[in-house]
Amino acid sequence: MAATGKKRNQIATAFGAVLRLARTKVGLSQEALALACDMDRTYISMLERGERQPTLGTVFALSEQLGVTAESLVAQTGKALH
Amino acid sequence: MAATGKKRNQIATAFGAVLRLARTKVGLSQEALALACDMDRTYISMLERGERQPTLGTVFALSEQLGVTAESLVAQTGKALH
DNA sequence: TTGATCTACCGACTATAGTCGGAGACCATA
DNA sequence: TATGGTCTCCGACTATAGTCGGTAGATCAA
Repeated sequence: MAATGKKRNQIATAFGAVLRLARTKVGLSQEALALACDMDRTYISMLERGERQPTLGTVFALSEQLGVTAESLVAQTGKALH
Repeated sequence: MAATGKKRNQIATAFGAVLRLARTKVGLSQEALALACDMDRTYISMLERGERQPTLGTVFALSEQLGVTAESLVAQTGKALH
């Protein structure tokens, strides 16, 4: 297995928290963000609850609509890890 | 569809170039990097050729073995985009 | 109450990330 | 000639990202 189970969940939940913070900060609902990113509303919910791990393209798409850079989302996620 | 085809390929090929540069800079073969990251050798090849898009966990795993931060890989990828 | 908004959760999907074994090409050094 | 190292490409898989339609709980306001 590539990214082993445990660490993977850590990353997913860390990113979920970062995403939720960034989204609420900019005042978008999950559904509004999903619409803006051309994603499904349930998927945003899954991401924020750490049940899915985004691909790189998803991170870029989200960051664009949230008015932040992709690397800032990743940096915040990385900080939350250790 | 979430990340639509065209932009997706751009991101994948941009990341591939960044990955290859970072890997050769640190003097690892694709196979050695794959082994260190617990991934498949063919998958590293696919990533570098832009045929696959990594998940966030994969970016973190790769960056760790390459001795760089995940956000630096993402930042370089983002720069190569526009 | 009723209605609107937001979110969590649910199957059951479809698309793609990621694995695995092998084949072939190129380039060194011997 | 080879033998080793590196990489590309190939099916054919398995695991998971991401979609879709619906239900339900909570909150707030009319």
